[in-house]
Amino acid sequence: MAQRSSFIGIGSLSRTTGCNIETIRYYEKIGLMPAPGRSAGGHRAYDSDHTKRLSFIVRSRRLGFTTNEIRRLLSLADAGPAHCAEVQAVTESHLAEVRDKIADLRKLERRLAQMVRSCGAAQEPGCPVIDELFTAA
Amino acid sequence: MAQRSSFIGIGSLSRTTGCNIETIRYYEKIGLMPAPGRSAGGHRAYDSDHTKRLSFIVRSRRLGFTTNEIRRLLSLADAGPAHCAEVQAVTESHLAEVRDKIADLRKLERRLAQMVRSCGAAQEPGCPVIDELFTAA
DNA sequence: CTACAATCTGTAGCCGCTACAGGTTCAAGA
DNA sequence: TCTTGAACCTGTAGCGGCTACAGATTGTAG
Repeated sequence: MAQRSSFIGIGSLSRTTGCNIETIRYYEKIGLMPAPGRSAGGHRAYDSDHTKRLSFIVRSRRLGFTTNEIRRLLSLADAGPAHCAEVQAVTESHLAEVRDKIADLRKLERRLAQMVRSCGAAQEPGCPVIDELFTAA
Repeated sequence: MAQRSSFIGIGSLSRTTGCNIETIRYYEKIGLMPAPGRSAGGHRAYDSDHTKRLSFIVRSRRLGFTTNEIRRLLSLADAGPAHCAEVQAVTESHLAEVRDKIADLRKLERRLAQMVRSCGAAQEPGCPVIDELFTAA
């Protein structure tokens, strides 16, 4: 016979996935997680599919996918293995965004490092950082 | 004598600083910009000090400073040139944050690039990206 | 049966804006 | 002087991705 009860509460799910409770409920509210069954008293009762899905979501978030991208990935996953190319496309476009962000941040890094250096080299009246922010482009 | 009217409206200020109107009002609300004088009918009237200050804010935002950091920078600037060391500290700490963010994103980049590559090399049943998201850490 | 942990719903807040709606004022041309 | 239309006003709500309550109810071990 099937195990007596393979259902777990939200606290358990939170512990096994590393996703906190409020966030789990939030994912349900925005439709990323399916609404689970309920106990007699109304507590959420999750099964192993929920655990699997939430782990997927958590890992995807750690990779920086937005909830919409995850929605798309999940629907492709649900649709079967025939959609690998589309999954690849989503992943590549996310990778491109990450690379853009890195490029932007590197520009900032260079400019900030330059400003800090100008501070060290300052001897004259004003603060070179403040001056630059007030006047430069 | 002083110029007849060196005051400008919010639209003008928006154009000269590249900061949009709603954002200017928002900066006023959160106390980043001082409340300007008003025309008889209640329209905001800015002078060159406002322009200077808003330009400072805009440039700082482009460098990724948070509004709180900018608040700090502005108060140091207002306090005179004696606080250069503190300005440098704020800038360095922001630079450190930027570098952390870059490091995080580079990790993501590597992992995503690896996933995309695994896609190209796949021949077997499942989608390697989906599989990894479902099972790996 | 009691006590206390776990969970429930709902709402508000974070950041940095942006986007309205529905009103008033300003400035240039006729 | 009057009229139009652009500019401006206040106030509120929304974005994403959560987090943090308050105040009530349920589940469970001793």
